Amino acid sequence: MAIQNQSVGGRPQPLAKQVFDELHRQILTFELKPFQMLSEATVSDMLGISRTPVREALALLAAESFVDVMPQRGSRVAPLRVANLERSQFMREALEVALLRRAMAAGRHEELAHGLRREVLLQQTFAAVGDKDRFYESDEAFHGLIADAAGFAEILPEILRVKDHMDRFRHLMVSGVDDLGIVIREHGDICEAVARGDAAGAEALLVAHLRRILQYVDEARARFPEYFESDADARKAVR
Amino acid sequence: MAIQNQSVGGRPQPLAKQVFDELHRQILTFELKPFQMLSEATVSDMLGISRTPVREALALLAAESFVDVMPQRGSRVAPLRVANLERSQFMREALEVALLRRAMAAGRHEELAHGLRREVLLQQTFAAVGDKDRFYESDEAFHGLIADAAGFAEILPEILRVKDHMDRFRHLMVSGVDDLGIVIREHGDICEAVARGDAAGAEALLVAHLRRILQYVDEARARFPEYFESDADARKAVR
DNA sequence: ACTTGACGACTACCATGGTAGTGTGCCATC
DNA sequence: GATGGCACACTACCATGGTAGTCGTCAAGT
Repeated sequence: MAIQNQSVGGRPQPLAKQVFDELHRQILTFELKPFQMLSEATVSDMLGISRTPVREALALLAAESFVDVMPQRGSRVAPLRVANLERSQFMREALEVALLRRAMAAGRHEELAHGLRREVLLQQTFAAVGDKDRFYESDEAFHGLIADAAGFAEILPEILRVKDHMDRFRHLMVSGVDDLGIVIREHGDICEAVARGDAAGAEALLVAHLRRILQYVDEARARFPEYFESDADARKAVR
Repeated sequence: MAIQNQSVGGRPQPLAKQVFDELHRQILTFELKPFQMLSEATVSDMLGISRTPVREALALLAAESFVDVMPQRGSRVAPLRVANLERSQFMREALEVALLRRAMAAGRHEELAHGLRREVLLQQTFAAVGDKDRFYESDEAFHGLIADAAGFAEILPEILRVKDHMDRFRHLMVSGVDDLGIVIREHGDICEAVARGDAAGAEALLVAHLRRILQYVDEARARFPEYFESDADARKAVR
């Protein structure tokens, strides 16, 4: 896993942060599967480091509900919880809609539309060559442009944090949720509404765009029931 | 400080959580002042425990921007940052407005208005007898009722978390921000708008209510400049 | 057959020692 | 008197040992 001696900007990253980032990534991509045990000892053995930074990373992951820490019983990758997804979706929608309104009220919609269109063009290219990673980067940039236009770029990290639970869910459904053609069309429609200064229309399109993921919940539960929390699990997880 | 052997529901609380809660409380109430050093060693000595749970608590506080951890240099109570306050305010407003819209769209505004009125009556009583703690409890309940009516009670903890930075700021200005008469009147106005089904009006009143705190930023900076971050501090805090 | 309870193998939790990195003040040098 | 370098104090960071709590197993007892 190569956890040792990673550095950023010449300065070595603390191990705890490296472990957090790596576990976070693996949980979101299902390299670590829901319910998989993550005891301090096993993780620290895997990574070849001591238990202390692992423990710290697990505590931080637990604070974001990606890990369940069960005192004296063990820690595990948190199962998917529909409630988490709905909360994440609601918060993201509320925040992004508020940003869009503010951006439109600021009255620079041509400028915003210009930037958005540029990003959509990039997305078409990335989709054409099948570069999903860059596509998602551009997707985040698309939404980030709205935050910029609203004059609230500082909020972007918070939105990304909120978005994590949705991203994790998205990784389950490699097709469907990720139909790049649909995403591009939705982005394009939002662009047009923004360009013609149609605040209400843009907002409605954005909401529809963000809510689309919820349509896949039932299918995901049917295809991967073992990844979702059951009532029995909920009982066992209480402290 | 009495950190040992606290328990909840018969089960002893982990020390790390006790430390987190206690430091969190003291930071929000300014018992711990901005820029005050909080090295692992000094805190653990104060509390009579070892450094490990203290370290864990500091890491969690740092994740919420209440503590600045400066590698190899020390940790300190984070100064007040206007950017934090504005972000907190923006997020809270976006979330609560979205909840109110949803609640009003659900079409049970009489029921909601009834609950809100009841809470306002309690607030008048608590204000009359000067019980600020219960007043703030009721204030949180007031906003919680809106979340309930929107069918999204699960979001309440997130809102409270977001609210923390505003609460900390509020503790600076014991009068003014906390003019209970004004708060009660604003709550009452919101009630009335909700009662007559005036969604737009209620929303505008709610926004005004939530934004009022921003009016005190300049005054706070003038009265307590030593609590706010200066440019020099920002430079020193980078990692 | 079913319950009970002791034992052992785990666990998270906490204490403590050691290490490398950073800032500060003293002191020699200019 | 100003300045550069060096030792020291202090820090966050990590490793490791010990402890109490929880679960599963299996034998003894009913």
